[in-house]
Amino acid sequence: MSVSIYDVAAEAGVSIATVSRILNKSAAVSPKKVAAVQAAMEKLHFEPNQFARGLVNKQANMIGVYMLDGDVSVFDSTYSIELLKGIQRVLTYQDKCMTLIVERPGFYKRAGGIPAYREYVRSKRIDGLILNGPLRAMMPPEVERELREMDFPVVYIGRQEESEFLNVYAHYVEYCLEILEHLRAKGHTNIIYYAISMHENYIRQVKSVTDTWQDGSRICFRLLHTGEMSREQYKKDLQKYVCGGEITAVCMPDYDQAVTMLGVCNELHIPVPDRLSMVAVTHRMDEAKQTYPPLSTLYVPAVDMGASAAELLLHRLNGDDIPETGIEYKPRYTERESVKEMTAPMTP
Amino acid sequence: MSVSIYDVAAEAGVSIATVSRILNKSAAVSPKKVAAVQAAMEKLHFEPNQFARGLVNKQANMIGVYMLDGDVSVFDSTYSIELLKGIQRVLTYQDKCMTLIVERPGFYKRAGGIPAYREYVRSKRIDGLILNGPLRAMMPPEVERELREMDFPVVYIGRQEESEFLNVYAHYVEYCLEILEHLRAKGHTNIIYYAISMHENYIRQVKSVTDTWQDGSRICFRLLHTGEMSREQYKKDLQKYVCGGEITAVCMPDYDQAVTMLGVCNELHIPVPDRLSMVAVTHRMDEAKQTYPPLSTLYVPAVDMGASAAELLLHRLNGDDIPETGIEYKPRYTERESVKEMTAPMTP
DNA sequence: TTGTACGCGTTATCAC
DNA sequence: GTGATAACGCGTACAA
Repeated sequence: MSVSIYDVAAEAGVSIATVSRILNKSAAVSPKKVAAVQAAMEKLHFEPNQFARGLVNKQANMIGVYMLDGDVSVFDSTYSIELLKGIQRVLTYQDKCMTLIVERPGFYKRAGGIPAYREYVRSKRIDGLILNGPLRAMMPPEVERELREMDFPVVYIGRQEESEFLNVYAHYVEYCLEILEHLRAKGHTNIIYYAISMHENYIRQVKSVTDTWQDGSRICFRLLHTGEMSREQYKKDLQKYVCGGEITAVCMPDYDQAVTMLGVCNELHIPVPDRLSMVAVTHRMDEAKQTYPPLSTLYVPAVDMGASAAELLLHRLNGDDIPETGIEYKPRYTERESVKEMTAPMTP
Repeated sequence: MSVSIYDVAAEAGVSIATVSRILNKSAAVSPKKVAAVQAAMEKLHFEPNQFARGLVNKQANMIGVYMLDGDVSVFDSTYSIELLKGIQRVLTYQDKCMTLIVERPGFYKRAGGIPAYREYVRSKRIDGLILNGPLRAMMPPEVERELREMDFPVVYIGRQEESEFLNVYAHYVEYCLEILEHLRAKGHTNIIYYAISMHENYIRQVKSVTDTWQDGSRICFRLLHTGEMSREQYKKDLQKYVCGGEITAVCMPDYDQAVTMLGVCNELHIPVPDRLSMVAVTHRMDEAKQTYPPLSTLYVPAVDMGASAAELLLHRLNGDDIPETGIEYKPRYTERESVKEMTAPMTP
């Protein structure tokens, strides 16, 4: 049924040690035997059994990627998807493969706070782990201790707060402020800033900074709870605040939401950018060029972050020197036509 | 270092056989020993080694999902992403996990046409396989023969043509025609139909049907090659055909492209649907409600297709009876505001 | 250069 | 109900 190293050895008329040596190039073997063994391997469709190999080598050639299915599915967020794309790209070029470990919502209640990846780690199914999400929620202290004791390779994607794993991150708070300052520089002082509810904590930090601004700016932060029909919310907000004459600019948390907002503007005959300027966060390079008008964006290079995370992990696995334990990515602001310079103060 | 069944047995003062029995509930064990062993397992953080287990059981609890990175990345296509979402959802609820096997473009030249999943199959890394993409390109005859000889569980997502794997599919050709017939019923006879280049073969089949229509319909099929700036193409097409007065309706291959097209319409002051009706294929439930105007869509339930594929595979693995070897999904057409009934023939 | 024999951590089949 | 012990397929020290 299943073909083993014994079958190959028998077919080629050598011992299993010789076959193994050829397989792993672990020692010199006479050319004739090499040829014979390779022929036998071809003929029998031999491929070393990964279980037997793993049992000896203690490595799975597999890395785990752990994410949370929260109010949004992992596959509903362009950020997560771009991360996965980057990770996948790097791993495909090495001969590692990746298993996606997705935690269902509310796991901390169900499983006593034990994240699903722990089983993978303990049972040696993965050699390393990439985490994305709220670190403290994803890793209770006891699990963290266990990982440290084993010296298990972990890369965390996100801002590292208490722990000291390898990590890759972009300063969310900083780039929120960057957007707002760009708008301020263009004379926009009344702004609505939409954010997804997951970022509530960050938004609080942003607000604590903008509250200190003394130029009369009024930034209205609005949290988007998924599942709600955001279009309806936008419509109400625009009717109230923009048609009311105060707001001159709006920030959207991603490309899809920006598109929706553009649609609402269109519906309400609010010209962009003449009556309302718009900026969006985006995770896919250049997608913002597809809209009309093309969107000014803050591009967060999630693909690159994912790729970096995977590279960092692979270096760690190879035992390479790792000069930097954390890599910061700076989002890039690109000015396009959706933002207008305010020359004179708006009068309703 | 690593804790094995021997350690647990020693700690609990029993033999490894007893530990194994408790682990797998494979025989009755006295309650006292059960308690002692469970305590020992807790204390030592024991988790059975998957390699040793797999070596004996010959199963990996892992299923492979194979896709092609063509001109578009797997993660750039909402169709693929929704498939993955569905597969993931099902597998997460069982205790199977999934590894994503992505083939880089041009593999058939590089590797002599041997798809990457073959190694996973031969080395017993996966118990089953889900395939999505052009079947003949993804599976040369020799590989197919090998899979059949092993009786390896495979589910193919897509229209099955020559082979007889389990499969899940939606008739692409049929639903193209469905869209066109909906438009025809509303009096649209001059239509541009955009499709992604991957679907070229299907489009040919669609065309061979529409060519037989005797009502003077003129359907212009345009292939979208990714990497091109589709927005520019749309702009030219609209200026030429719509402003020229012939075309009254347009079909878009997905939500993103529809959004782009809506932007172009907006830019060129072509009102939708008054001057141009629009229909889009979509893979995410309800996303088309977010645009303005809300899009009439043909919803292809890719999540459900992915979920079905995973379920089919799990049934196959469990040895359940499988009544139907193929499951057809029917896309659902939803009329929204982006299509207008043509009352009188357009006069330029 | 080559082959033998043992260990890796399980499960399963025996005797007891 | 329980405990030895033989597979499972591979890598490798050691002997030849």
